[in-house]
Amino acid sequence: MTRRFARIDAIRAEGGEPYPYRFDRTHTLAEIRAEHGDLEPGTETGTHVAVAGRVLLIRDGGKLIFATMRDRSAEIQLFVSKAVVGDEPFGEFRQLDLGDWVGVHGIVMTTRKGELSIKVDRFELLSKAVRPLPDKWRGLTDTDTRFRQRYADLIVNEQARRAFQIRHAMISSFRRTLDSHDFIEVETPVLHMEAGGAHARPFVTHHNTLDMPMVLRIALELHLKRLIVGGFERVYEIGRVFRNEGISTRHNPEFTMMELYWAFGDYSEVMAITEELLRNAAQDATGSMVIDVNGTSVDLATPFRRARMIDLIEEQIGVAVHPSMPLDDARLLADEHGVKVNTAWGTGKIIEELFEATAEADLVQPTFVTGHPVEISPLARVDRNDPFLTERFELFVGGREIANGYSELNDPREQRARFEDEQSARDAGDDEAGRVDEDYLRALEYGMPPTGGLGVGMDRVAMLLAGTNSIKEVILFPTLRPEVF
RNA sequence: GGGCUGCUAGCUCAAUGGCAGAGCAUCGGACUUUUAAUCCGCUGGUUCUGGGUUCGAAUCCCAGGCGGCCCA
Repeated sequence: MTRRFARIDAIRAEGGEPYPYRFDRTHTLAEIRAEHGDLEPGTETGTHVAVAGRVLLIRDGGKLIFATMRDRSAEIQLFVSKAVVGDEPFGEFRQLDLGDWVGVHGIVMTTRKGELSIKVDRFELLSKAVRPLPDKWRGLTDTDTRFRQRYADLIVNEQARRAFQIRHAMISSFRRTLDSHDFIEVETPVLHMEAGGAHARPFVTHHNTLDMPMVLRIALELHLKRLIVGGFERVYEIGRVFRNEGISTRHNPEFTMMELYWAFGDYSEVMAITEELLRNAAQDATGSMVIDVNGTSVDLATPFRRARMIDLIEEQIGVAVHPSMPLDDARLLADEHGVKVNTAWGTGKIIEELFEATAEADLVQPTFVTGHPVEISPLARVDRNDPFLTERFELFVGGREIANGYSELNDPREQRARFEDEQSARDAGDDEAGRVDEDYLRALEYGMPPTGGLGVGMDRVAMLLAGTNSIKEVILFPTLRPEVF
């Protein structure tokens, strides 16, 4: 770096500017490729262009230099001839370092070998890179460095750039699909008085002027359903939620949820739109509805399987389970299958744990798991055919939970009773359990129409479409321990 | 939280307990059609940190830091 700083001083001493204010380009590199991609080898066009990008490779041939430049759209080769640019500028080009940003003027041409190039007649340094790039061939593989220095990762790793393009295309696709169904997008508070809508520990913060504790939201649900009460009918939000839990390949403390609420429908409409959202997203982000999940081909165009949680467990363990069964029987089954039971758990919670232990990992092909026990679903409506179950589903793909939805509970008195059960669990020591949200109950008392709701873990979908097993690969700046400098 | 595992030059990686090395990058030189250009030459180290064992530690032991994988 010392040498490069010295180079900056030298440029300034000669009256140059290593960090100029702007550069006006005429084309992106992709535009040049689109317009001239089919030139015969050895062609020189009369097309004069101005392009800008980062220099990634330099092949110095004495009086002729080839350099590879990249902008956000594509890469192109620069053809820099001493005879064309002149002796002094040629010498300056030679002083460029890998990583420098340059703007060049020249004509579009192809070399004898047919490589599309810009024959440079003028160039200017746009920004001097003083820190060397990682290895030009092997790149940057150390995961710690890749996530801490995402900028360097994005410079050298095509796969990293691709993952975030897929993520962008997926989110954009979700918005298009929802727009086509006349949903409106809203933004609700991130700072909450109470953490509700999910079973999780919140981040706690403090508002100075009001001198009171606040929490970061753990879900979007309760505010969006207030809007259904308000008459919005179809509403969604794509937003960051925060859960004060462990960090793993599948969990980041802050992650992105999409939640939608659809009045006059129930969980069947919501399952249908879940399939549609995923199909469109796969098509828009990857160009195909067939995705690869750890070597297994998954065709999202095939209607997703639907199966009740209790039936999936029975398939695995050969014994029928139901939330109405005696608690001791449920505990015995849990013990047989290596599930450690907390004494505060009821049968419903044990069934969920049994499901996770025995059935979840096998759900590689898209599967809507339905009929969650009431105990673990405080905001979902009871199944119209079984009072112990709810009209709820979770979508699993590749053994991972992707989405969660249900027919929304809209009876204010039943909701109050469910909240009170949560509060009891909380008082009994479950610090992930919710509390009674009086304002939400007041909203329900004004009347919420029959409604279906959905929550999608957007990072999980991005992982699926990008073909990665770590959530850090689809979050630009994942949460890490502080670096020691 | 537990088990396993990794941390060596800017990057990617070597090195039976016995002189800390290679490739790329950097630096100097040659080259007007290269494609990770090629060729010649030179630099570059708190081996994550702190202890310990040893005549001698990148290597073995202990503690800590930061990752990864698996499990909870």
